[in-house]
Amino acid sequence: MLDLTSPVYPVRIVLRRTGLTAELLRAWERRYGVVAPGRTDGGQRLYSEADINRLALLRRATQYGHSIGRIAEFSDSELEDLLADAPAAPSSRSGPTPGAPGQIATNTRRACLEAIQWMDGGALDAALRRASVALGPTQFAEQVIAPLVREIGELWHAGRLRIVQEHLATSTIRQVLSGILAFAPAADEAPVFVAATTSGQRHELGAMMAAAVAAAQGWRAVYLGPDLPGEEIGIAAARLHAGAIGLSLVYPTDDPLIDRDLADLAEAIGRSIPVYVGGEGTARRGPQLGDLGFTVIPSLADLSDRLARP
Amino acid sequence: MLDLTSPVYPVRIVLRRTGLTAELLRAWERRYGVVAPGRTDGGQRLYSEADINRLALLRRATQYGHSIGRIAEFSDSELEDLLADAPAAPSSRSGPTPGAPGQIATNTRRACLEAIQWMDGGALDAALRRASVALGPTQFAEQVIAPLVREIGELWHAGRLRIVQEHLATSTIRQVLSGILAFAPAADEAPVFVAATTSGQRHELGAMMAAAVAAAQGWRAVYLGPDLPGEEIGIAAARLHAGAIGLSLVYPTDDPLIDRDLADLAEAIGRSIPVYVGGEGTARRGPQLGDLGFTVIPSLADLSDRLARP
DNA sequence: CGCCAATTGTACAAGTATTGTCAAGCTTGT
DNA sequence: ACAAGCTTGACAATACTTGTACAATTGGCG
Repeated sequence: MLDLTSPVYPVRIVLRRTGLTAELLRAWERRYGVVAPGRTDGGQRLYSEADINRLALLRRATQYGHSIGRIAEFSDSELEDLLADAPAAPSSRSGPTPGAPGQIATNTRRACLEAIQWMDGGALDAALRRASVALGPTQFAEQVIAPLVREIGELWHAGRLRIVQEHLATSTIRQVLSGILAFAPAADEAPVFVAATTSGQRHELGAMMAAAVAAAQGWRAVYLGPDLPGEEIGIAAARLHAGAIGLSLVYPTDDPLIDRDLADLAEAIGRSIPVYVGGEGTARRGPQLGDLGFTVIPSLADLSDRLARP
Repeated sequence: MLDLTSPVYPVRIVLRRTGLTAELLRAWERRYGVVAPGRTDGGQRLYSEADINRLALLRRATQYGHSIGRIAEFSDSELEDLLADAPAAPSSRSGPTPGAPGQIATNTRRACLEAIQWMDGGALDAALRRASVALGPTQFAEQVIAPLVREIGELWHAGRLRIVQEHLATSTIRQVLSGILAFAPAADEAPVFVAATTSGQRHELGAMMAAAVAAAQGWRAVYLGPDLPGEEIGIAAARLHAGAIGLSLVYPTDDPLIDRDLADLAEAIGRSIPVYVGGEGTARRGPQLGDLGFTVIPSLADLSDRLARP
């Protein structure tokens, strides 16, 4: 039985699941000792599940704007607190991944924000579609959509965006994600990934991104929609013989409906189907979700990686 | 443990979240001591959640017209009081025509209802797309989507459809309509058609159909999204130099917000832009809408016809 | 009304701190 | 053998800091 602290993952897995580069990961270890991986006899690093989780948290925090030097020594729960107030995702100075993709993502986000200012839905749509083709669904979701959604939220909170602008942006992003889902091949024998949002959760972009990532990994992604009771999600998953379920928790984070729904869902499927939960709303719910047998997804790259495995 | 007063945020995050510039923030600190951030070992500023909150309040207050020198020493609650006075930041029944098209529409609807029963999002999507190509956007919206939405509503009220099924259907239909909008040519010189839904109106399919119909007539259709205040719609229409506005009223039909929003919109645009209103919610509002200078659209075909004229 | 002075947002320069990335040379795993 | 990994020691790009300056408003005040 492998527990969360057994060192079993080689670097390349860590890189895929966290989105870090090899150089940066080693620099972090060397300079700040963010994790202390085990070693093979030959001296190569071996990471544990807990290490990966911590690194993903750190990366999200740095991409949000925290400086690595400051937060390197924070405990996992402190990092979660840090991310609980602050949404998930990049908007940092040098792009997430080096070179071209990061550049494309950064430029796209800038172009998108400009289009939103001008309420130019067409330009926004075009910019997003271009980027989605250039980057592929997973990178597109993680490096463009997620950060963009966060930036929009911040501008909106700062009072620098009108209601229409926010709505137009949301609608257009939803359109583009729909397009990606519709465009996905979907072989008949492919396992089914069911994505949805629980009661009261009206932010659907997270669930749609999860569906897009699943589709990119060859799953038949079915996006059920937002604001669904847990039991209903369970029924649909059972009827569709789903191989996995993706949920997104964003806001409100303290709604008691959430607990109810999660419990209902757990009961309806009885641990027979893996459930992945992502979004800012997961920050303070780690233990509860673990008890239900659900898996918390710290980043879309992590989800992508988990869905890629047999 | 992280609380509201632990200094953890570097400046860049503060700037993003407050909308201040670095120079201005430092000037405020230097000149008025609005906040007293902590420092890293290297001397860089570190702000707390409470600091950010206070700065955001100050910035909003200054934008509202208060001078920073006067309010710099106000407590947070005094600032909130100050801002309390300030304004807050921010279908159809025309049956299918006989003949081939009607046949296609009927068959499509039957296939769709079956796919919905089986929660087969893929089949539903495929059937709708096929029909949309075969019939063209206008006929598709009028003969397939509109009646289908009505039938779904009826089944749902009769308790013969699960919540998931209804949601899946709605999401999928929305996807297909998005696809049509995205696919539309949209010449740059084409007049702009703005579609939206007023406050409290969460059924967006009507507005999306209107946008699709407009796109089919060569307009540049911009779908703003659901649940928007009338004033915001007016602002967007003005900014986009819209040639026409389409609204959809479905449910709830007696919400007083509707009257308010319609009046706001009318005032914002001052009869300079024709406004078309459709949906079941228009049934009891004919006179009111007429007074405002709005046009009631009894069917999508009617809208299509009106948009074709000029 | 007209003028002076205070207020306030912005800009630039020069130096420090932080941090992502690279290169060279060597080792490990398959 | 060859791709992937390791370590050490840089380097360069940003980000941030302090201090000073400047132009545009604003607010008295005669």
